[in-house]
Formats: sequence, C-alpha cells, structure tokens
Amino acid sequence: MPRPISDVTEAELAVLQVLWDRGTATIRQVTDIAYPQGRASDYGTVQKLLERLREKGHVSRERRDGAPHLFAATLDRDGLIGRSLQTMAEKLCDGSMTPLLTSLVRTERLSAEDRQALRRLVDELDGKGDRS
Amino acid sequence: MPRPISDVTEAELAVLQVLWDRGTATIRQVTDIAYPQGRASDYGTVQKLLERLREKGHVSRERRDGAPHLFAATLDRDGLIGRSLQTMAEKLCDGSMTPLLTSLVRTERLSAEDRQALRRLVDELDGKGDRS
DNA sequence: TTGGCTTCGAGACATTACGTCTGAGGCTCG
DNA sequence: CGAGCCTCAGACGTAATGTCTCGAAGCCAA
Repeated sequence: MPRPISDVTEAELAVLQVLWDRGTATIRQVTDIAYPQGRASDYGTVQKLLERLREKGHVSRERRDGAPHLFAATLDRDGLIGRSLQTMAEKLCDGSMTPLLTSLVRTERLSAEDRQALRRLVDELDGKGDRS
Repeated sequence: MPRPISDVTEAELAVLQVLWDRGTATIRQVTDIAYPQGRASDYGTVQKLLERLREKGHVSRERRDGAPHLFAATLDRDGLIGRSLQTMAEKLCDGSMTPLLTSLVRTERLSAEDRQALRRLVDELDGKGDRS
C-alpha cells in the first residue's frame, strides 16, 4: 500500500506563504501573487489548494456576503516549522528532538550574535522552572 | 507538473535503519528484519528499494563472488538529519537554519543536562574562531 | 548430470498524491 | 437581460511509491 504524505505540499506551501505575507486574502489575490503567469485555470487551482488546506485545518475561511470569501492561515510559519520538526524527530530519532538540535548547532554557521541569542534563550528556560 | 519528493521514502528509510543497525547486510538479511511477515515477494521489494537508494547515492554495494552482495549505508543517520534540516530550511526559512534552531530550543522540553550540553556546545563554537 | 535452491537484474503493476483543469450553477452589477 | 465574477464539485494526467513477477544465472547435493 503506497502512500506518500507530506501534510503540506509544495503548491500548498506557496499558497500559505501568500497568506502569511498578507494576513488574509481572497482566492483572486492569492492567485495573482502565486501564479503571476495568469493562466485561466489558475484560479481553480488555488481554490482547490485552499480547500485541501482547509480540510487539513491549516486555513480558515470567512464568508462575507456580497464579497468573495476571505481566507487566513490558522497555521503560521513557526507552527509549520514545529510540526515538521516533530514529524522528523519521530521518523528519524525515535521522537526525540535532541539529535536535531545537536545537528543544527553543529552545522549552522552561527555568528557571535546568534550564539549570544541562543545562550539567552537557554538561560531563559533555566529560569522558568521545569528544572528537571 | 506534479512531483512530490522526499529523497528518502518511508520504506527506504526502514531499509536504511537496518543498515544503520547492522553496518552491512545482504538483501536477505534486510528482508528478514524489515519484513518479518515473510511474504514471498518481500525479497524483490527490498531489492528494489536498495537499488533506488543506490541510485540516490545513499547506499553502496560490495560484490563478492560466491556470496550475495553486501550492502552498506553511505549516508548515516546524522547525515540524513542534516540533509533533511537543510531541505526544510530552504523550503520554509529562505535557507536559514536559525528559525529551526529557535523553534527547537523553544519546543523541546530540555532537561537541565540538555541545557548544559547545549551551553557547552555553544561555548565550543565560541572557541573555534569564526567569531563574526 | 539433474533438480532445487538462491540470487540478480529488470520490468510490470495498482494505488495514491498532486497539480491542474473543467463545468454547472449562483450572484452582482451594469 | 447579459457579462463577469464567484463557488462547489468533480474529473483528469502525470508521477511517486510500494509491491510483485519473470527470466537468467550460479551453487550444491543427490
């Protein structure tokens, strides 16, 4: 039983990016931005993508009478990042995110400021109880 | 143009895990571990998966005469993790890994030891030049 | 040698995901 | 009324993925 999954696909992500940028948008607006070539069928494509994103719970829709539906992302960029990292941890690290963290710190060329920020973040966590 | 990608698929990952655990293995050995149900066709399945992994350059094969081919992973777990993080950064963060890092530190319930280890890692980086 | 086993290589196959496209119907506005 | 949007729903082609099968070849034991 073959079944590739990815929660948010390539084209869906392009749509999400527009919503992230603009906050809210109509299908027409998303289409104009995400498909500048302006094919006739692009509108329908975007509509389908928004529909699927809505089924997944990542996008909400506001009905307005006399005006086109207004769409907004319910999953923001950070949310998607967290979600993806979680999935990745489950697949590759038995659920633990620590290996990902280690890999990132090792790989990333962190500037001095980055390192400072990171240290501050950790200190912050130290403060907030959870001192296990 | 539809084209979902993932570099390493679900089934391929299962095969890789076996190679990571055992170091090297024959098709038969991988099959026995990854497909305990023991269908007749599983051998062929594993063979195909190994072939595809080899095309992607993630697995190497050693010919031995008189004995079945011996397979080994050329991409280890950390390598795959780094690779995946990289892909993710490109898709979601314009190539920068910093947002991933921040998200991880925020999300992960880091124990005191984890935090210590992380601090040490950062200090280590501070030492090694690259003090931009 | 024959028969049976395993391996190897290659390809066929069914199912699904994904992106795209189309048509029917409804509404508004001129 | 007609034109032009919008919405809903579904169909479609292509590709990916996992599975399955086949023919050829090698090895070993009887």
